[in-house]
Amino acid sequence: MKNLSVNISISPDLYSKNPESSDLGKKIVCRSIEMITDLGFEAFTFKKLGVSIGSNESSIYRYFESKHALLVYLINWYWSWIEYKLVFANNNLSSPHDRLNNAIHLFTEPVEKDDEYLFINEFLLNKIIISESVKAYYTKDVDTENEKGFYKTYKRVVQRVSDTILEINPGFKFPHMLISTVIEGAHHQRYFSKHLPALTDVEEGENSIVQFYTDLVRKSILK
Amino acid sequence: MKNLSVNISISPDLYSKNPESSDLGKKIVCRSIEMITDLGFEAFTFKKLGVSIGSNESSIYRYFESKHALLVYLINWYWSWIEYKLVFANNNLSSPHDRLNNAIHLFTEPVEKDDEYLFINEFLLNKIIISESVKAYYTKDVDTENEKGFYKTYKRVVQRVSDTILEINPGFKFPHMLISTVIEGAHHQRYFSKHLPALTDVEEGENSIVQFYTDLVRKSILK
DNA sequence: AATATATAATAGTATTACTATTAAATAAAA
DNA sequence: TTTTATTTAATAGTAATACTATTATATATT
Repeated sequence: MKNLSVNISISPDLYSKNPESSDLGKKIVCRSIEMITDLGFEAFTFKKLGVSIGSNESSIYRYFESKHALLVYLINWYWSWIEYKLVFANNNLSSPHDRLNNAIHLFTEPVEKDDEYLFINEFLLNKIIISESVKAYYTKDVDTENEKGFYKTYKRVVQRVSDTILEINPGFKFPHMLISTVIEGAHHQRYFSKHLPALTDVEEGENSIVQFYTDLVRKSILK
Repeated sequence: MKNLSVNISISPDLYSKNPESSDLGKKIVCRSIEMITDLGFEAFTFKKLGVSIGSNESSIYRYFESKHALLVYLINWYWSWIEYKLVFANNNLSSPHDRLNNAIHLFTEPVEKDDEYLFINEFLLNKIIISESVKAYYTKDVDTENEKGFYKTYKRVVQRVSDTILEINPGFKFPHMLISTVIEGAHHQRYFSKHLPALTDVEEGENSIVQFYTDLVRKSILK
């Protein structure tokens, strides 16, 4: 399962120059993932990234117009990857219960280290999604950016799973709300378990987050 | 119900000089709430605040060591206020179901404009909680700040309601997780309904957020 | 070989968050 | 009242940040 990057295609609206089109571009994406996990998004700068990859700050601006744009790119890459895994896992599954279950697991389970893609470390990327992704859409520019399609991959994933919920219970009134609650909630709980344990009930190594949200969804959509 | 500020007391760890101790301090808090709602937390600066209240940037640093510290102060004020309302509403209510229901309403209902406190606009403060509060604890310094008690008011409110859940179902394993999911979730859904409607099912003016989370909690804690 | 184009580096700018130092106002003590 | 102490505020900075205009270099095309 190596170099399947052909499956992940990112809309040209999300970069100035396609980072997959050059070695430098790939280095930018690859190293930025490592640096954002290490430093946090606030302390991460294009200057530091440039030094680290032996390139210049301004060269990075050829690929992304701002560090915010780079974060948005990473988030869309992540959701494309999740969508791919979701479609793959649910291929030929007729039972909507099974398909929903796969989705919940994908949203709530920790991401394992692997080398599916050459220049993207999904394990670290998942950490970024957990700790930094809210910063991408809690901005004053959210409306214009939403119009430009900055959040469409995430929205598409939510839509897919909402459809599955409606297959199970066509009368359920809040499928999108339930799914976005689960996704955002699972990220929060992972973060809380590490940094603000008083806000959660997770013990190290347990899979209570998966258990909690699986249960929550099952009970919520009961007719 | 005017000037009950005697009920809201903020830990001295959360400011350098108590803003309630002087006119300038009150102006700082009052105006910062207005400016953060208008500009967003990123574009808000002490410089701009200074100009707006006819004072100097450096004078504001006497009260708060950074704009981050000011945000943390506001968040703690908000949760003290919520806690006060919670205790007040649940006074002499013996039924844990009723008490839980009051809490869920307090967490999910929109905050109305009123003049309960002289220099704090709770309506705007609630907007800040919805749009900016995640920025306070998604920081690299979260662990040291947590030790300093920066998030204790929020944690105390979650603890209170978790206790109520355990009164209803002592075997329920995830009370903190459920409550923090509801609180964070409700904030997300309010924000989504305005800016990213594809992630929710809320129609303008409806109270579906209250309905959704009330239902969610009820079904979740069933024995 | 000449021209065009893609790519990267230099050297900047305005702004930001924050601070060290000085000045002025106020209160307390002699 | 005068002196001393203390609280409060303003001046004038700093280092760092996010970003850009311009120039240089490499590569490809004619």
